[in-house]
Parts: sequence; C-alpha cells; structure tokens
Amino acid sequence: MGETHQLSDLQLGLLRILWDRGEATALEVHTDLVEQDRGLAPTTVSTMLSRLEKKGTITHRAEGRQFIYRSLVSEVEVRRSMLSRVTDYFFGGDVGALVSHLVEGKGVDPDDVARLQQLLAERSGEAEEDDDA
Amino acid sequence: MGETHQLSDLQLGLLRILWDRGEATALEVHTDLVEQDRGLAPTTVSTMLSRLEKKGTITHRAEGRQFIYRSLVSEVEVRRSMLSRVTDYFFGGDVGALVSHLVEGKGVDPDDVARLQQLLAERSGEAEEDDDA
DNA sequence: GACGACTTACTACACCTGTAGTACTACGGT
DNA sequence: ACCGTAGTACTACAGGTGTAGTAAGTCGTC
Repeated sequence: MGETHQLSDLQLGLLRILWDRGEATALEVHTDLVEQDRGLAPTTVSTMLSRLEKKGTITHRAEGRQFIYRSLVSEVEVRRSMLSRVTDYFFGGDVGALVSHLVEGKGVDPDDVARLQQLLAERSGEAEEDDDA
Repeated sequence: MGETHQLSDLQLGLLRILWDRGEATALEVHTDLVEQDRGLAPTTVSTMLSRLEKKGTITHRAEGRQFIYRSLVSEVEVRRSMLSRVTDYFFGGDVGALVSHLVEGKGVDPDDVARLQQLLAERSGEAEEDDDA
C-alpha cells in the first residue's frame, strides 16, 4: 500500500495545483500560487518543485525549454494517508470511531445528517460487492 | 481561534504520552517511548521536550531537580486542528463531505454503520429542538 | 567533605523546508 | 551571428527536526 506522506502546507499546495491541472509548468504553478495569495518568487517555486521531484513525489518532462511537472502521487493516496495518520493517532485506527466523533461534534449540520442517513441506508443494503480504484 | 498545529510524528508521540499521563518527567517520557519501540537516547527526549517548550506547546514545573512536563495544548485541540487540515485541503472545509467520504470508502464496517445510524437518529432528534437556537 | 549518580543545559551535526538571488543556457527575433 | 529573455540549475542562508554527546549543577551517601 502507501508510505506515509508527510507533507507541508506548501508542498500540499503545489500538489493541489498539479492535481487540479493535471500537469503544469513552474510558471503556471507560480501563477496559481500568486492567485491564492501565496506570493513566492518564481525561483522559489522552481526550487520546491525540484525538491519534490528529488524526493520522488512528482516528476517532469521537458517540452522545449520548459519543464512540465506532474504528480506521481494521487490525491486519493495522499488524502488516505493523511486521514490514516489522524485515524491512527487519535482513534486507534478505527475509522468508525472517527466518523462517530465527527458526527457527534459540531460541523455536521442537519443537511449532512440527512445525507448520511441516506448513505448509511445504502451501505447497510449492500453486502460485500465492493471494488474500485 | 486555534492556530494550525503542524506536528511531526515524534512530537505527536511526546504529546500523546503527556496527554495520557497528565504530566511526566523526561525520564518517564523516555521510558514510555522505549516501550513503544522508539529507542531514543534520554538526552534526545529532553532536547525535544525543551524545544516543544520553547515553541510554547508544552510547559514544565520543577520538582526538586526534575522537570515535570505538561502539555499546553489539549488532545482535542490538536485533533481538531489536524482534522481541519484534512477537511480543508481535501473537502473544501465541508465536514459532511469528509464523513460521506469515509462512509463511502471501506473502513466502516456493518457494526459502524449501525452505530452511526443510531448516532444520526439522536442527532436529527436534537436538531429539531435547538435547530436555530 | 568528596564522589558518584542523576538531571538539565549547551553544543553539534546532518538533513529538510521556506525563501530567493545569481549564474548559466538555449530559443527567438532582427 | 548576436542579444535579450525566459527558464532551469546552482548556491545560500535561516530556522526546524532528529539525534545525541558532553558539560555542568545538585543531592544523597559514605
């Protein structure tokens, strides 16, 4: 399965952009970042991208003189990884406990409750035919 | 509100021990860590504790020549903070979406489903009362 | 009163992150 | 063929983390 992706905010920000765009040049990443109020020098962005690549998190191909970056880890993978961390640390790995916690706490409003009841109904209906990416 | 607690695995490990014990000396923390297969030198533990203190995450009082450490951030707080991070990054801050995701994915077994339905039932009951309170 | 044990403080070092300047290179236009 | 511009690579530096050795202080014991 997956290693533990321990990513900083900025790294996550870069990945987010790559995920959203599919691929992007350093310049495009920089542009998006600026629009998100992360005012970084273009060279800073390049540096971070290089470092992420050195770690094997992303990769690039050259098109002319530009590098087009692409993530090697999927959003799903990182999401799962980060969620696992929380689940493991605070709920002993019990996802159900995490969900309970979330439902018990504020943050889940009546609409959500309805939506979830719906979801759970489906869930309890299906037995164990489950398979997706 | 709360700042973003960006904590490493080791830091989280130290906090876990302080949370569980309430307070602890460096030696006690070290002992617990060793029992958890984190074989670190006692001085390493002390160093980390000092640094956490410098950051304001924990504090200590002296008893004789020993320092007794205690966390200044609650488990709840850190949990919420880490959960927020995931929620914000991957679900646009929508806790309901996170819960849906968790329920849809594997990891929530039939027992959980039942438990959650129970929980949601209570939830929707009380929602009618303090709906717009 | 000196010694040793225990404990914290200081120092060290390698590696990662955030941040960015400067150097180098290659393409495109005139 | 040249030069500017765009774009990457290299270098730099401060601050954080993981890791730990060594120094220094203190308290009990003989």
